[in-house]
Amino acid sequence: MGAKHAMDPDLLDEVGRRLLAELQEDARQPYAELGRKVGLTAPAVAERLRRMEVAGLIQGYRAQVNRSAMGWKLAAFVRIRAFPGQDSAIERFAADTAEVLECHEVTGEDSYLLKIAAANVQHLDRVITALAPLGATHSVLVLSTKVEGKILAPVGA
Amino acid sequence: MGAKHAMDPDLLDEVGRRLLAELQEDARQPYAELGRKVGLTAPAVAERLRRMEVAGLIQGYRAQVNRSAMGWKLAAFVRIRAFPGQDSAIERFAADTAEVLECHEVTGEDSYLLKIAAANVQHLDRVITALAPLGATHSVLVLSTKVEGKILAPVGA
DNA sequence: CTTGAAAAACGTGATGT
DNA sequence: ACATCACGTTTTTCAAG
Repeated sequence: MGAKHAMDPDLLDEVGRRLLAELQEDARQPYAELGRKVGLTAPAVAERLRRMEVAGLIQGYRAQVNRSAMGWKLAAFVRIRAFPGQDSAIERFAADTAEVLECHEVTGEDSYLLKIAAANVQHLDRVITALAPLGATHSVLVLSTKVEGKILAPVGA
Repeated sequence: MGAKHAMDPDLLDEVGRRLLAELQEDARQPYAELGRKVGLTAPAVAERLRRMEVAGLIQGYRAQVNRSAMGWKLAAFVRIRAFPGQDSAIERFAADTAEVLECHEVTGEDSYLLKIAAANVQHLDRVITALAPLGATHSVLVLSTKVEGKILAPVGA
């Protein structure tokens, strides 16, 4: 429980932080180019990344896909106040439903906050309707996204 | 305006969809292995990916970094009802502040919904306090994240 | 548009500092 | 913990189907 991974602080020195920033911008750069940017050779970069992966600092390398181009034209946030005993049903729904992009348990009057994608308004309505039996929902549609996928810097950098 | 990219529908056939799914799970797989999974040779895979990139379907390849391991122990959602004339100030704040991970313009009484990361409660309080002059805020803390980074399937797949 | 083969570039392991 | 070198693999390019 708690601290799962050995937290080697040396991994987050100046070199480590610049590597993480570079990898968030482009995860497919050759090790040699990463090394050129941070002042290491390619094998040294590879070993640092390997250590960052086992430490759980790097969780994976993912392609970023354009939601709109794939047909998910709408995004929405739904907060839901679970009806008694429906919490686990909501979590299962979130895990099993392709339209649910994120599900967070939150403080306050609502139990969960869900980020949802849909092809159109009818589609979105279907998802929200499916949620209705599980709790009281409040939905807002995303009109435009101003910031998303920002590069994560180490705290206090 | 609107449709920026030539939307070649052939890119989202069965093979294209499986490639996108694979790349979302691991963006650093060799082309040959991707090809083995979808039934293409390595150069054919490379060519399809190149087309998907210029079509804007693939926006980039990003390392997924563990926020908690980097010191961002807390996450929160803040919805804010902008004071008159403060909308652009909020958007600038969101763009320039490292703690703001996402910023969406939304429907309803609130103007924006922000996803925020912080090292601790004091840190979070500083960010929310900085937002206070720009609008009326409602904040909820994330207690646990049940779903995040789900693989995006094509609509109706 | 896809395939197959060649050349160039890359990743990985061993060795030494 | 990093640099250097060597080897196997991968990416890339190009000619051809």
